[in-house]
Order: sequence, then structure tokens, then C-alpha cells
Amino acid sequence: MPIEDKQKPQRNDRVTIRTVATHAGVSVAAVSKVMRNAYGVSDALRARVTDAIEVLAYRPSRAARGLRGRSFTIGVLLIDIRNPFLPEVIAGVNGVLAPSHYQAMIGVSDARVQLETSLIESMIDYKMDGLILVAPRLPSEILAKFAVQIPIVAVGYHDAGATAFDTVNTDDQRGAEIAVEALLACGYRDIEMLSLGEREGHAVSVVRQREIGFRRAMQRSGLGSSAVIGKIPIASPKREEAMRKFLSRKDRPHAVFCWSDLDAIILLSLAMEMGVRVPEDLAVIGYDNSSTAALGLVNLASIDQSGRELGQVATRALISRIEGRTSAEHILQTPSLVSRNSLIRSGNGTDK
Amino acid sequence: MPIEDKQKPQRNDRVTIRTVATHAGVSVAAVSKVMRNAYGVSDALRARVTDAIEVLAYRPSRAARGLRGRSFTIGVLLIDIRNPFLPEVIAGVNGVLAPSHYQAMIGVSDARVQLETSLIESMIDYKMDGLILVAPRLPSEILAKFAVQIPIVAVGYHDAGATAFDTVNTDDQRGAEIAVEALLACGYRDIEMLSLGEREGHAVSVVRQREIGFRRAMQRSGLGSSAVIGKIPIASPKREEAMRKFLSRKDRPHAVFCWSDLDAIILLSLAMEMGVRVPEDLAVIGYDNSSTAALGLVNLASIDQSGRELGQVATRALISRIEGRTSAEHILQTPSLVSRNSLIRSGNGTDK
DNA sequence: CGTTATATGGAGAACGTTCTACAAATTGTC
DNA sequence: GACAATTTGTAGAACGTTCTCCATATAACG
Repeated sequence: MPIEDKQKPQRNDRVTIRTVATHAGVSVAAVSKVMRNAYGVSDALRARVTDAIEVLAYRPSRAARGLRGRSFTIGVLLIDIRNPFLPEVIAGVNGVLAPSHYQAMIGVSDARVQLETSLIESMIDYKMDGLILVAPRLPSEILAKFAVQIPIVAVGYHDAGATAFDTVNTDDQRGAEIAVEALLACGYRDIEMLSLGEREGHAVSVVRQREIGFRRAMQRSGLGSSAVIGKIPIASPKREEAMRKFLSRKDRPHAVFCWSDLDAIILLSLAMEMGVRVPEDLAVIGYDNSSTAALGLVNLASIDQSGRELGQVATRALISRIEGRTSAEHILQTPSLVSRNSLIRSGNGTDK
Repeated sequence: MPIEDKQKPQRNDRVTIRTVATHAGVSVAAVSKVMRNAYGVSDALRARVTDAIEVLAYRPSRAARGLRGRSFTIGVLLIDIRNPFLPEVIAGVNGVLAPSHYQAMIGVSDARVQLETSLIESMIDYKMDGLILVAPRLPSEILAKFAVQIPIVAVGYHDAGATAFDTVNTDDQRGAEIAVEALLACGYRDIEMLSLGEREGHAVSVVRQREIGFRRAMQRSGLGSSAVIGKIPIASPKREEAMRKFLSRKDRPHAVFCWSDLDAIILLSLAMEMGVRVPEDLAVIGYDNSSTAALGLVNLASIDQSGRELGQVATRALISRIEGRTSAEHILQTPSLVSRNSLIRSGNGTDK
């Protein structure tokens, strides 16, 4: 009688690659080969293994996969889940990923550098196959350091000089120019930009890019000297306070370009409260063309950058990088204007 | 000369538990003990290991951890990232998790049962420690089956009879009652509810609960016979079409309770376009008290359920379950009314 | 000083994959 | 029919943890 009878296959109830192998009467390696559809599998073998997988409803353990090879998961890092622009990006990512065998896991950093770092590290520690970082706060050098360990695509991060990772953006400078051009076309000359407070957003952030575009467009029209950029704090209630101050200024301009719909919509609300008519007293144009902007009640003109498309493009870039590309790619989409009543009172408006 | 010189510690550059052990001059097991602060570690040993971890900036691999023990990650499954209510829940989850050593990973199912299943399975395969499912679509039996494999807390899922998993909800029946009571208090008698199309939302969903509450409150006031519930499709453009039809009805009621702010806000917009005055011609009350509802432009009365609190409570429940609780908990929070101009024209309104 | 508790550290077997080397079987070639 | 080339399948070593035994060293006790 053999002492070595420690062959107790059913100790646990989890179906592993070993269960499949036994059931199909083949080796573990064979099953693995079929899974990865590697070279050297006969049709007969493949069929048997596929059947066994089907019957047992086998799912490979992502944890184990991660330990050895790929985990078939890509991590998405969001700076802030509240911005209605971001869900669009996610939708784009999921759309591209759906037919593939990859899946997305999302982390939310709440714009804290600390948390952002630790989430990126976690995703690396999970052996995820690649990362899409949306509007990250970390400086380029740090990202480059991470990019050595894992393929990275940054979205909403203007660093065309990066060699270690890819970037996908809409041309925010151009977007701001379009906004200014639209205001100019309506006849406004005194145009101000409401931007984000100094401490938010670094040099490569979308905000600063939009400022550059704003300045350039104003300059180009000979209005360079009056190209004022107001800085609005990001958090309540200081934000509202700053906007109220702006609205009640004696020398308030007749047109304003807000760096984001988020701010523009609040500005619209406050304007209404304070009896400032839009667009008669003040024309407003935002950025992002969020779903709220499109509401009849709001009717905010905005610069559209398709978040969905951005997500799609970023995902495709990431996959190509995962599959071996090493040279950096820097993709720039062109934004477009969506004109609405906050810019100029249109025919189908509500002022009958 | 020994043939066995395969001791090449620096083959890869990843700092593993082995690197730490070598650096500290102790065994791998010792380091692991310190990490888990298990029994049987002297202060001296702990200090040396801690130092080594610090110096080497060691991070344990989540993949490896998952394979053997816990991964210190909890999965959050969102039905839809667009609903502004959900970010609040995430904020609550992150808030509770931040000081702990747990981290949240989010999956977005886009309300597809297929994707929801596969995401839950993935999270199990990652050996996550627990799951928070927000408004899942899967039937209770399926969730129970998953709950055998991993601790689960369902949010926005009314199944107080579930024994395998916990639920955390606001009392949606009560919320609807509060809405009706508020409308009654303003003197409205002909009240309709605009709910979600039949095919969306199952018996345990929040929508159906709100319908029950609506009916009960109407019945209680002797208005049971006129308690009409209209069903609005969830997707554009059918949604807008149905709402337009409602707004142009000859027998349109004077007050309407929308199952969600999402719909209420669109209704408000269409009402404005069609010249239906709110609240003079039609009073509207929504549900969720989303940030958009609070905008001065919108000014939508709503039932507030603190998403943040829901997230916090759910997270705490999950952690206690991970730590061993096996009896099911079913938590019910009480929602509250936030009155605004869409309900009744208040003094500080804009109609000067 | 011998015996027994107790505190401390380490060996080594999992966990479920991937993937390199290699063996065995089959086919092709002269 | 001998040999090489090719195809097909398998053994078994990683991967980086956790955690159950064990082996010591030290303290306690008579």
C-alpha cells in the first residue's frame, strides 16, 4: 500500500486549470496552451479542452495570472468622478475593451497626489497590463518612472515631449481659440477668461493650455492688452464668492470664457440670481459640452471635446503599447464649437 | 568549485519580500509576520524589518497576496457612472477606506447584466476581499450564489429577506411618501408619478419601492383611485417624446413626482420650452437631490438621500463582514425633503 | 541542574497560473 | 528502413506571498 496517497483533488471547490486538465485527460500545460492559443495544439486536443472548460465553467484566476504573466486588466485612474466629462471617457474605454478579453478597473484619486501615487502603485502591484491616467496631477518625471514598469497613456495631460508614455488630448489651445473667435464673431470685444486658481493645475494641465490659447487668440485680434484671466478657486463656497464679485464688478466685461462647464453653469446660475441677463448683459461660453450645458434650462454654449472618442483613442493606444510599441505617441484631437443661447440669442429661443 | 551557483539575487529589479528578508538578515517568514503583525516577533526583529521595508521602499505584490490570502482591495460595482448620485457613494466609500489599508477598485457595468456578471466574477478572481454592488440588476438568487464566494453588500437593492448578503438603502417607500406629503401640503390634489419603464428595474429596485410609497401615500389621503403612474423610457429620444406627450396632455395633473432628478430636470427643461410654467402650471418634485437640482437655474425640489452616507455605511458593513460577521444586516436610512421653487414659489425666488 | 513552559525565528508547502525545455510521436526524405 | 525534421504533448520551475508546523533559545520552576 502506497503511503503517498495525498491525491485529494476535490479539497476545495474552486475549478482550477488542474481540474480542467484532469477532466479533459490532458496535462496542465496543454490547457494553458489552449487558453493562450499558443503553438503546438492539435484540433482534437483543443476541442477536448474547450469542452471541459465549457462544462466546468472554468474561469482562470486573475490573481494567479497576474503573478506569472498578464492579468488582462487595464487600470483607469480618474482624478475626480464628479466631472460629467469623465463618464464619457470611461464609456469610450469600455466600448473598445468590450469585444476584447481585457477589462477595466477604475480608481478614483479625488485629485490627491498621495492617493494618486498609491493607486498607480496598487495597479502595478496587481500586475495590470496597462494604465490610462485621466488628467493626472503627478509631474512628468514621476509618470516616466512609473512608465518603465507599466505601459501608460495619459489623457488630458499636455506633455508632447514625454518619451516614456503616450498622451491623448484634444487641442486645448485651439479650443480656447475657437471660443474666443466665436465671441469675436458675435461682436464682443471685451472678453475675459475665468480660469482655475493658481494652485490647481500644473503647467501641462488642460487649464493652462486653454489660457495659452485664450491669450494667443486675443493677441491675434489686437486685444492682447485686455486679455484678462481671472482665477476662480475650485471649492465652494470661495468659488461662488469669487464669481459674485466678478458679476458685480463695475467694469465687468460683456463676454466671458469659462475654462469648464462646471464653472460656467454655476456662473449662469449666479447671474440669474443677481439679475445679470445672459447673453444680453453677459455672454458666456464654457468648455466640455457637458450634458447639463445642453439642457434647455441652461443652454450654455460650449467647446465640445468628445470624451468618448478620447477614451477610445487612448485605449487603442494603450493596447498597441501593451503589444509591444515602444516609441511614444502624442495624439491631438480637434475640438469644436457648440453654439447655444448663452452666446447669442438664437431664433428658437424662449424669448417670444 | 561548486556547480550550484544559481544564486543570482538581482536578476530582476523588483523588490520582493525576499529582498527585504536578505537586507534585514532575516527569513522571509519573519518579514511576512511583521507585515501581518502576527504573533511571535520581537521588537528588535520588527525594527530591523521595518527599517529594511522603509529603505527599500518595499510594496507587497497584490497579485501574490491575492493568490494566497487577502488582497486588501474591495470592489465597487456601479450600474452607471452617469448618474450624479453615484459619485457621492464612491466618495463615502473612499472616505471610510482612506485611513485603512484597504483600497477600492471600481467597475462599471453600464446596466448590462452580462457585464455585471463578468465584472463580479473578475473581482472574485482577483481575490478581492469584498464587494459593494450599487443598484445591481442581477436577481437575488444569483447574488446569493456569489455571496458564498465573497462578502457582499448591496446598495440600492431592496431585499430585506436576503440572508447571504447585506443591504444598505434609504427607505425609498418613505421617500416617495414624503414627496407626496409635500405636494399635498402645498394644496395639490391631482398628483401623478413619472416612473421608469416597465422593463427597467426589477421588483427589488428603488424605482418600484418608490412606486409603492407613492401609491400608499395617495391611498392614505383618499386619492387612491387617481394615483396614476406614468412610465417613461430610460433612453433618448423616446424619453423626451414621452415627456412631451405628458406635458401637452389635456388632463395633465398640477403636480408630478419624478422617480429621479435625472428625469425631473429634463422635464423641467421641456416644460420651459413648451411654455408650461413651473410651479404655477405644474409643480415638480424629484428624487436624489443631485447637484444640478440645487442650481439656481434649475431649482428643483427633491428628496435627499445622502449618497455619501450610504457609501460610508455600506463600507463599514462590508468590513465587519470581511472580519467575520455572518448574519445578514439590512440597513435603512431615512430620506428628507429639500424644498425648492419647483414645488412652490418661495419668497427669495426670482420673480421680483 | 534538570524539566517544562514560553517566546522567538525559520523551513517549506501551498495558491493557480505561464512558459521553457524537453520527450514522444509522427511525417518526410533519400 | 535509417535518419532528420516537424508536430504534439508534458514536466516542472518560476512568480511573491501566507501560514502551518517545527526548531531553537530563553525563562520559570522545583
